[in-house]
Amino acid sequence: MSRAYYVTTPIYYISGNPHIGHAYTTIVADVLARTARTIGPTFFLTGTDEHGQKVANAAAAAGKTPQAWTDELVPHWKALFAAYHVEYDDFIRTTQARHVEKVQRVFERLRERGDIYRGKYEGWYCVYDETFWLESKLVDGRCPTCGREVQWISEEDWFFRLSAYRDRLIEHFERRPHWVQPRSVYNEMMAILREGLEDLSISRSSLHWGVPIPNGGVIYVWLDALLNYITAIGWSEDATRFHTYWPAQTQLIGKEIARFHTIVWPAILWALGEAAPELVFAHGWITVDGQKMSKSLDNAVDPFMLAQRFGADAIRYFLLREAPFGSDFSYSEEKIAQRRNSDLANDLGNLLQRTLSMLQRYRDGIVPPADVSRSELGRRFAALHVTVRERILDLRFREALEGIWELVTALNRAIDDRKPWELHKNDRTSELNAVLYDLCEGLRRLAIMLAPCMPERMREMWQQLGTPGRIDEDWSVSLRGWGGLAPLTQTALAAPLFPKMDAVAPT
RNA sequence: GGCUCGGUAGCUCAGUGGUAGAGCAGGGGACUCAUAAGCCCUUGGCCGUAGGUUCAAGUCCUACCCGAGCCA
Repeated sequence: MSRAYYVTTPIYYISGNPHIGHAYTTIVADVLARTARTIGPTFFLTGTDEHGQKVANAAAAAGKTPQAWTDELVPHWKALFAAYHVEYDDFIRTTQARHVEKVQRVFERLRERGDIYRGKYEGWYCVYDETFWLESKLVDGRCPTCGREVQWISEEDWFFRLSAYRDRLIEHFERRPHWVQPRSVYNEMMAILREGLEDLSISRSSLHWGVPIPNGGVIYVWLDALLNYITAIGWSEDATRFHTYWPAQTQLIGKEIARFHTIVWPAILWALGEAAPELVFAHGWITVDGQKMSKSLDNAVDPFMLAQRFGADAIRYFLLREAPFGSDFSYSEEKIAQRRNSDLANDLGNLLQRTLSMLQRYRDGIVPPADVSRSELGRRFAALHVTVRERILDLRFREALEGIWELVTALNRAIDDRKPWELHKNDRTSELNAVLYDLCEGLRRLAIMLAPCMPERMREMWQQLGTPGRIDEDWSVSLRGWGGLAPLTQTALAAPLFPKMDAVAPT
């Protein structure tokens, strides 16, 4: 079996409700996966991170066992992804047996190889961030990142010889300057490597909610969590399957977890004799009107409400079109409404509407035959999908959509230039057929190319166009040459794809 | 304290040492198939500030200001 495209999101730490940032990462992964599936075998993994003291504490506060607590929360996350039309291939939970037993196996392998050793850990620990801190890092005796109280921990733990991998990591970074993106994150990780690495405590002897270690204690939640990327695809169990997918093509993360994913993670993989992922991409944060979302500010937006109000596909489009991938992005409902109206309602939705309306009026809604070899639009746009696909898989979503919009604009312009209403009035049949065909073929291609981004709305568009076959089949078949749309296809004009919305007042 | 990234049109952002760009918003026009949509034309810039290198700097160098972040 040939190598497949493997894309992952972080597994989401179950504490509290999901917000739009979680949806963002997962939507991006979904777009990559849907695009990759038009080429070949693809695997898209997401899931939840369910161990750790924070979860144990939250469960205790609710008077429940941790397992019962997480069992209740997981459906919220699945519902969020469903609401945004995300189609993952697998959803892993770190409490599942398939994960737990392999994490234990990892621990055994590391011990056999001498990559871990027993040592004493003394220091401060932030339960909220599940992170160890040096005394010097604390701010007024509190966690420097979340400002919460830290606990003094003194216990016998297992340590991973992370420091032993420093030279190899530096070499890896130098040889593959694009493996961590964006550049700013790469630079910061390099700075950490140059300063030197300390060994990493990978167990917690005083905690019970986690993957158990034979002689007591549990695996540190971060090691446990990272391993999901390989436990889900059959590491140590099905070598053929595992090597079909690993190393992953693209691992999406938020920038706050870059150190674990680009320094600790490759070292662990090497210790296991496996390869580092091809690309780790750290995207920025979604902020609300420039402010980071947080509970204390009470500005966390309910992502379910957003999907309901603007449409999940419009939110997907908005995020991909407007957010610079890799930088923070300040979003507002005003911007969403504006983008939805101008691009989706005015440009695209109206294009479908006016085309099908003329086709209905002049040709009973039936796609006429035409000589596609003479199509100006065909010459210009028949190979657009090649560029689009390249840009998407290169995570340049904005550029991909801008490229697609050149076709949208060209089709709208073609109507104004060629004036079908005049052609009809003057009985210029072949010219009228030619322009109507061009428009329908152009729309068909738009539906296909935009389907990874807006799967639900494009399926609706596909139906209105009356095209048989699958919208998501191999692009090299469905988009080969201008003229894939069969003449005599019966179209069905229906309600507007993206009804125009009232403007949202600036906040 | 050290380091990284960013600062370009009202907004969101491209920009490879060689004439400052796109989309949206704003202004004007012609049209009627359409969701008052689309199409054409157009206003709008101390490229954060000050120096430097260069025939030539948004781009390279130095310092500083502002914003975000990483590390100690």
